[in-house]
Amino acid sequence: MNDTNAMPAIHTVVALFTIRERLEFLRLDAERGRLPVGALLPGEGLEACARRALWTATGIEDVFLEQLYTFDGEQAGAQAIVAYYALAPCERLPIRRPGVGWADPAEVTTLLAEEHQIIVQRACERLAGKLEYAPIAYQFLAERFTLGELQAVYEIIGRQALDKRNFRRRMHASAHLVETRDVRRNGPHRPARLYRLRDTQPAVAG
Amino acid sequence: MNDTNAMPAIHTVVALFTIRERLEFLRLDAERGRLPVGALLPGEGLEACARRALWTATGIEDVFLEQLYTFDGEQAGAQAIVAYYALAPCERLPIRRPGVGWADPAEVTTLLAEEHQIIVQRACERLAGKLEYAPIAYQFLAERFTLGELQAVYEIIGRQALDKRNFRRRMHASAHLVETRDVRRNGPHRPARLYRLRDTQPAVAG
DNA sequence: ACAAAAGTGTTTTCACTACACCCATGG
DNA sequence: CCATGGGTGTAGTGAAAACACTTTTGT
Repeated sequence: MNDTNAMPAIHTVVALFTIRERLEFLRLDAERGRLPVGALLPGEGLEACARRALWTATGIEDVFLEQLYTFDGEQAGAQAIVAYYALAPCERLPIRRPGVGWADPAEVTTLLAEEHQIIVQRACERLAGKLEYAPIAYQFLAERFTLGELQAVYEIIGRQALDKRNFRRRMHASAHLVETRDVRRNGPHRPARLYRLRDTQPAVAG
Repeated sequence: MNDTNAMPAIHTVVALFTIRERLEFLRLDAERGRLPVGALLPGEGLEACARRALWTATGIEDVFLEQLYTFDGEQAGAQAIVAYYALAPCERLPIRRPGVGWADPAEVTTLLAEEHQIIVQRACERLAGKLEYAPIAYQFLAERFTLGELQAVYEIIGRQALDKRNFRRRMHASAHLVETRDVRRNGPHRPARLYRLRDTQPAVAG
């Protein structure tokens, strides 16, 4: 795995995000802190490589995954680094491995190797931008969710508080929501109606 | 340049667009029709490789260039294909080479090898999308231009006619325009005021 | 009873649309 | 003088913003 013949490989890197109170990304403790990386195998697709990288590091499967950007690979000893971002609700992420944990994107400069900082930053920007026109917020929620939960996702990714009534009007108008018959009782307050995402294809890569 | 050791290389592909009456892309006659392709050299950056590919095929330099998407490279005999799109005003493109010409994006299916069709299509979509929030239209114009020319670019990329007065209001409000003192006399009608792009960085990759 | 989140309408504001005429020039 | 594209303002409409109270529950 070194100087056989110039730089041999393409790497994929994955920034996995979830929301637990705040937006967090998955970080490996190694060195200064790193994102999961995979080396492309012969015959392997890029996205498959990214999923494998994530699975190898964490055991996580079946997350929403989208290409972010492709970087020069010099400093990492590769020809190119294809970066992805992944989204998943925190309940689906049973991370109980040493050296794997969550971190705050605002602290990438102290928590992450330099080459990987830009990936987390750009992913956050992309997320905030896409929030407006693509149904990515639902990727952070379970199959059924309340409007309060959905609003929290929008507020956290968009980094600003939203008006509850305007938000609900907007969501109902968006035609992504399907109301279910059930409610969730969750504490000392009125139960919340549960919704699910209308089952058209949730997003298109690109 | 063949089977020494599995698939050795990363390729870059460039779809160069310009506007001459219509939106057109640069096409090489070879085979069914191809886009300029470059193989990444050791130590070379991806964007540099894309620029070199374009330069080698056409002699064109110094165009606006932005990454589009990275594809699996199997069918092209590469590990990955990093696609770029480039924009330039047609005056700056002195193409007088055999086997190099312009083509209509609407006819990619007949004019272009299958692997390259998707690149032109996605680039067109990205262009139409970015038009709304990024100052890419100016990349098709000379340094100084008229509002009529600018509107034509918007109409061609956005594929719809626009109201002249609303368009001008919108552009003036956008703060990208700087009015110059000069006008252009161009035919049997009133001369048109010339504008230039306000000199902040024109766009950010991503 | 009270604390805590769920749920609900109306008014205002602002950006976008539609729309028609005069201006300056070259031939 | 006429054909051609350059240039201008106003009224209407629809989407988003601002804003406060009642409902239902667990403790």
